[in-house]
Amino acid sequence: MHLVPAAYSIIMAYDQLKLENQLCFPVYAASRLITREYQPLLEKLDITYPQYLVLMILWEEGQLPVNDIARKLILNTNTITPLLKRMEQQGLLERKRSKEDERKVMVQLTEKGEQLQEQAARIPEQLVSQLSKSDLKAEDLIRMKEQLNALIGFLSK
Amino acid sequence: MHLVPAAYSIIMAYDQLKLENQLCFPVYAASRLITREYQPLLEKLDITYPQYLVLMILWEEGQLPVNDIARKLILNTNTITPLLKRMEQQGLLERKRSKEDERKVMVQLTEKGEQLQEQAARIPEQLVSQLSKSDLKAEDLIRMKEQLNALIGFLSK
DNA sequence: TTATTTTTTATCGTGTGCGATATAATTTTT
DNA sequence: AAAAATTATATCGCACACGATAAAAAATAA
Repeated sequence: MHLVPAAYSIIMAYDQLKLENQLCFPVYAASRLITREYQPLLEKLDITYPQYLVLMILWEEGQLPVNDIARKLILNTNTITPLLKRMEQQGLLERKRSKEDERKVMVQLTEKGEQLQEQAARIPEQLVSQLSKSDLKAEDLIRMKEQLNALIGFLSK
Repeated sequence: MHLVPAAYSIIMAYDQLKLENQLCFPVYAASRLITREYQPLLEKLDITYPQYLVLMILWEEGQLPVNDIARKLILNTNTITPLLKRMEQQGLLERKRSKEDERKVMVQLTEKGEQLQEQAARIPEQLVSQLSKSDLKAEDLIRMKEQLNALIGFLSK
């Protein structure tokens, strides 16, 4: 005898097709809303959110091939390539083929790209201070971050 | 006397510019990975993830104006309009101007759109069964959903 | 050494996502 | 009722995001 009869199971299946019952939609919506929250801050630096992510990596790591940047952001290279080209146009970075391995294109910040770090330094805390106005507690957000990272670890292999 | 001297505060500010210290990147990355996880299941129905979200709303609510769909998905109408047009091209739904208020465009599923619900009914549980292979516990995911919804509530006004 | 496979990047096409703007219909104000 | 403001949708342009594919270089196998 089943604990979950077939008919009940089908009802449950249809019930899960309601938007409110899904985990995935909140992640999707939150992602867009967070990007939107960053935008006025990033606009002052004339960059977008994905470009800001690239900059964060380069500020931390220095010179890096395209592939490594894509892997760190869990993005495909066909997303990164035009993004990096736009950033090169803006004079934020340079792309050069590696001498050691000619398949690799090394990406390196220009002086202008380096200097943006100073202006960007206050962005994270501005976002944190925004969030502190909500009911969400810091420890909840930290736990959420860890769980999301666990989820990412599971889904990205 | 400050508990957090200025110099220390600046160091903290730069430290937060590391990718690993951010909450926002995990949300952004998880969103894309979840969409990627849906894709092979949705491909069989020949729809994308945002289109699936529209269908879920219409399955639940029936006829609805464009604006209400956009609001439920927290998307702008200029994103929804071409999306709905593509779905109309595929014969999943119909768009008709309302007689009562000619500004409104009512969206309604076709027979084909309605029938997709049956095929889609098993999608959520397939994703849940995928996730159950991870270390993440169901109660953690439920708490995460609630916290994300709280975050969305805060950011979407 | 030659052939095969893998790695790395780039190109192309489709589908979002959104700011800025336009247009028509409705509601509110005067 | 006429003017002004608001609402609902659409159009346009730009920037991702990714699957499919191509091309060149490097690593590996035969």
